[in-house]
Amino acid sequence: MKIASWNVNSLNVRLPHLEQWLADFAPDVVGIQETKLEDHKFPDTRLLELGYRNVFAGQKTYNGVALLSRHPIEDVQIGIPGFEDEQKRVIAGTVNGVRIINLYVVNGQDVGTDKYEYKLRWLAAVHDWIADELHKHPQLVVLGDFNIAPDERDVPDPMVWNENHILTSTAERAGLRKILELGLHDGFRLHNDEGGIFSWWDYRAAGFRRNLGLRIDLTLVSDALKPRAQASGIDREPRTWDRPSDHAPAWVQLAQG
DNA sequence: ATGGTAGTCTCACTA
Repeated sequence: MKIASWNVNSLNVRLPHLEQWLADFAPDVVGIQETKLEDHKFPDTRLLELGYRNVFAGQKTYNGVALLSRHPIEDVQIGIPGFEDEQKRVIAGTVNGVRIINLYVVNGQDVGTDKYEYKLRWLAAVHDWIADELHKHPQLVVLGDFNIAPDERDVPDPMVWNENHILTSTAERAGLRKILELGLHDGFRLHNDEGGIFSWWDYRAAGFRRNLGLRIDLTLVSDALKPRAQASGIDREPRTWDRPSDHAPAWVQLAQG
């Protein structure tokens, strides 16, 4: 089962790319972030025509998440239970017995801002919820745009992307580490050791051409699923297309359970 | 330290 995460940065603009990529890559499940679409504008019938069941939680202009699947999606959850949040950043469902949590983690703007404080509170809340989910569903994948680069291999220059910088700060990485310590593994790092493999490149300053990016889109697999994780990677191809998203899809493949 | 680009019921905000 191929499971992927892709921040499309407006599904309205990127639907042709998504359609092309679904045809090329044939994922079983995709977690989408930054749809930027209200629910009544979500292209649900078009995606069904392409063979993808879908569930979604959106809003105007910002945020918005969805799950697409070739197989039935059960027990759908929108948002973090008990955490009041107007921003649509979380959707979860169960596919073929695997619980899949799709996250659009808060960006945080800059260290020390209100948005940064919101990011840290949000990470603490999602941590506590994932702990509960892991007890109910040992076979768990947590994927999404984490807006955190796990370590120095995941940035072009650790002197710039340091412990005081947004997306790499000590508190953000500690928040991610606490989530991993619940019993999750960075799927990409199960099969790839090298640095300089990124999933996001800033539109500005020719980031993609110069490979000045970050690896912030992650697919985490639980202890119970780790033996089934047989391959993983980042598909740079859609980032080369005309008018691309600034993110590329990150994926992990599970052997039949 | 700044600025660069892209998306959105924009002339500002988020990323």
